[in-house]
Amino acid sequence: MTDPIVEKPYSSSVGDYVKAIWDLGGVGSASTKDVAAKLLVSPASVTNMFVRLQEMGLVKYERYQGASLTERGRMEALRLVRRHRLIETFLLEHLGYDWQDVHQEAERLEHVVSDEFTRRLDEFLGHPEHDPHGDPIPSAEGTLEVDDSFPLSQAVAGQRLLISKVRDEDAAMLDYFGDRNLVPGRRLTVKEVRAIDGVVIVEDEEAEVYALGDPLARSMFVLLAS
Amino acid sequence: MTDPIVEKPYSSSVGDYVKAIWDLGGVGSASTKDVAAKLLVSPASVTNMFVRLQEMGLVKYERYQGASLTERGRMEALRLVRRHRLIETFLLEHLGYDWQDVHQEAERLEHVVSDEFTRRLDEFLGHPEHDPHGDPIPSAEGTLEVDDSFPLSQAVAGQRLLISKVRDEDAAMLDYFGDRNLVPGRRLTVKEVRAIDGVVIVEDEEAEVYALGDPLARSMFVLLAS
DNA sequence: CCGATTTTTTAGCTTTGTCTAATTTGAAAT
DNA sequence: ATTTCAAATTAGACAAAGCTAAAAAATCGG
Repeated sequence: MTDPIVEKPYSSSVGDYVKAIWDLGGVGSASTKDVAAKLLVSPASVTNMFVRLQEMGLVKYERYQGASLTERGRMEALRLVRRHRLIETFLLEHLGYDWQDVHQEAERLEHVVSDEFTRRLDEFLGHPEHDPHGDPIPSAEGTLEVDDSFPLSQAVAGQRLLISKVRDEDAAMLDYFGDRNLVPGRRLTVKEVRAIDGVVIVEDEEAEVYALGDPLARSMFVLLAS
Repeated sequence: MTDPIVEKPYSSSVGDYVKAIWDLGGVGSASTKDVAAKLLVSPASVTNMFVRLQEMGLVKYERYQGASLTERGRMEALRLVRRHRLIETFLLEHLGYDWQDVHQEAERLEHVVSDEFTRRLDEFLGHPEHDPHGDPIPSAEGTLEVDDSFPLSQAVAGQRLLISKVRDEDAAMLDYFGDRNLVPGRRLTVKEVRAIDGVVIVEDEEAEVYALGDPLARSMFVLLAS
């Protein structure tokens, strides 16, 4: 009888790196610098962790070439993203959290909840497919809806759009959108995209008009409405 | 303008020690050995941590004399206990967890949830005063209901009792009680307390009779019913 | 193609929290 | 008053994760 091998969970640091690489890398690989900036650690720490993540089989890493997720790494990232988005949904819909506080709390919780907890929370929430920011929630099996939304900053005057999601990292922006009910699911019409300063002028379903500066327009993602 | 001092939260290890000392120590102090046994670490690690906890102002410690909580330590312990019991309540009442799985999950979550989360969860649950095991939930201010319950093993034949709580550490026992609906709030009558083997025979509200061996009788706490 | 700049890595150190092995202390029993 | 034994402490090591400073590699502009 060999020892029962208890699958030791990854530390929250490891999880943070994997998620950052997933976020940045997409298909390709993430650079030391970008990961360092995202996690607010020194580049040296990132190099150090890249080596260890490779030993764990979570990334493929070559000196000076950045790191890209292996299949196992990708699954781990999606597991965390799934937890994160389910937790955010719970905090917003059931605990009455403000948009701005949700991300931070979920960021800590996602590292300690079990798969069992995640499964039950998913059920409690009624198997949502998107979180309140509009981001798709990966399935337990690690599949993720394809997403052909684009930032509002790339829209063209005259287009009719559906808000698909809003970036969830800047609290002030989330607040701005939330206060004006510019949330996923709402429809917009593009009145003007001003090349000179990047301001996008849109009209909502109640004929309310908003002029969104470039930073805001980059934070809102939209789909073409038929 | 001095740096804004961000109150750094205690690590989960520190929290575990403080809670263990609270659990064991009661009023007095907890020994190195007992804390080591409870946390499944070596006695050397405990000595080491006792010194550090003292430097943090959480315990009073003297060589060979064990550690006792300071006022700050006691508050920290109660903060964790409050979180733990609220989380257990949520897991059982809303996520459909089994009695046996609840403790472990809460043990991990209690270290990462914020005060904000705790406040909102308390509200979501309707400000419960006891968790589903019957243990009182400390207030946000750190006050804890006095408790004059005693283990069923100390009952006397003929007494009419109210189940007050059941120890939440042994999953099999929790299961046994749960399956038979021997849960906090139910009433029992003591038919017999057998000195020879410590078996306690009780009858419940439906006239169902149970013979509980000493280990079970020590795990169930009761109050005298008027 | 070459120097300047940016990015990455290396080297070495720090803190937390753990361990084992060896030693010391306190307490209990003769 | 010793002896003995359990409990506690010390000493020294290790892994995880971070840091700074210095060196090396890659990239970019002319």
